[in-house]
Amino acid sequence: MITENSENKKGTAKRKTAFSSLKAQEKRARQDVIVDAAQRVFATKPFNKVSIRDVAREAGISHASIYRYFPDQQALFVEAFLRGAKEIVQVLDDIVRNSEQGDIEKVTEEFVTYLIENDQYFRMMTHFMLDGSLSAEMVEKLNAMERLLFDEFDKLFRKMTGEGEGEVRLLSHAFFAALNGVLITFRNYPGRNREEVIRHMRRIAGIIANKFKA
Amino acid sequence: MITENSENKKGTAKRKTAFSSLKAQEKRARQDVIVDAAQRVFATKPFNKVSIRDVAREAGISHASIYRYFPDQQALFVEAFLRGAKEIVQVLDDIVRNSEQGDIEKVTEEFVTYLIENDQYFRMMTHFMLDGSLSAEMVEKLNAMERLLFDEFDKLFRKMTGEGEGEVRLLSHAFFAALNGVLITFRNYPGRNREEVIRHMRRIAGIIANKFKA
DNA sequence: TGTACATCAGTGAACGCGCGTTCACTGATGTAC
DNA sequence: TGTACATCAGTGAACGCGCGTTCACTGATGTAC
Repeated sequence: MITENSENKKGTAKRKTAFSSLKAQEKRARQDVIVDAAQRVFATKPFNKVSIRDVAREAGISHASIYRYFPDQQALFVEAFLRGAKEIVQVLDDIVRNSEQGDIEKVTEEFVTYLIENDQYFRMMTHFMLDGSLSAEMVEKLNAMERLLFDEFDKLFRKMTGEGEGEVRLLSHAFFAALNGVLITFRNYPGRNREEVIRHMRRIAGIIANKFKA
Repeated sequence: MITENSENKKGTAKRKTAFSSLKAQEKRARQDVIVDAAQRVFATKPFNKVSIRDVAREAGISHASIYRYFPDQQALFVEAFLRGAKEIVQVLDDIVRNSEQGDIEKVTEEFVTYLIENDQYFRMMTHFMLDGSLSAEMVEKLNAMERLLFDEFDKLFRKMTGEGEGEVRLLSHAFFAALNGVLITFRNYPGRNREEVIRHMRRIAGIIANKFKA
């Protein structure tokens, strides 16, 4: 609904502004629909095999329509990645904040479970980590997200040890990298069904968490 | 050179056999040249962006010629991967065999250094680990190689602890996965040159190795 | 020895495909008067 | 109120590209006689 401004002198112009702002809002809402569709597609196939046509099909629109909302493919994919990244950081932040002091094994289990169950975010992250042909801008965005993740692990390790910051940072690097490795290494574990793979990943991650307790 | 068999009765036929065997040898040698070229290309760009035409250009032949030696692209790529995998396992075996008893930090440093300096092998491995659309046959080949790598880490941990096999195997899983994660996570570390990235990876891997000493 | 033939590595051109992106058009909605 | 016009989301068709793969041909080498 259009809410009119009572102080309005140039009524038409003001209404126009409210109107355009509503239209801009609708546009953003439609962008969201497209990014949502993209996330769903990313959950089903490797990042580099997802096409504009795939996303359009999932969103139920023509592939040409995507270009009404995003200038090119990279802009859409970066948007999807950033949204996923924000969610990962937010989830980890909640987990760490709610954790018992120093219960790294609990934090690890919850974080690993989240990344397994929200596979598309992890796929995106590893895709960007491995892609050597990223623009400097993308590398910086990726790194900014990593720094936020490291910050969360810093919080956890400080809760645990109270050690100096430098040492904690390196621990965060090592621990996050190790968890990453578990999720990548056992992803295609053959001869095991999904539940068994998940159980194995959790178990191995738990072993690593235990090592980092000392 | 053709070495004639003195017991030869049907001289022509025998010579023919020697001749075909030489030709088969040449064919294999040419296959090797192509796989070598492929390895070099894999060292320069992500696995999934390498084309038959890239390999042909690197080998100095027409892209159509590849098909005289390999039935299709997958056969060539799998061949390249298996060769790289064998080399990784062999190198790790040498390192573990020559290591002081239980010097996990030394083993880690040498192994990580090798994987950084022979980047293409690591790229191939992670590509196959992340690719969800592998044939069952390829998944099994990948897993067979992983098992050989785990075997090497088993040897190392047994040297260190003398513990029972089950426990050692899980340690191998955890440790290998963690090293993998380090190599992936810091690959595109921004604002740092190659030497700094390598130093950082070695340092983080060292921290993890240290955690696994206890 | 020379000559006709077989083999086969190597190739440039072409095929069919899926991709990212652009274009010209339609049709719905709102505006001006 | 009706009518001419503007805006713009949405679209199917098309473009140009690189890809894996195939095809028809060439030319070098060896064989048969």
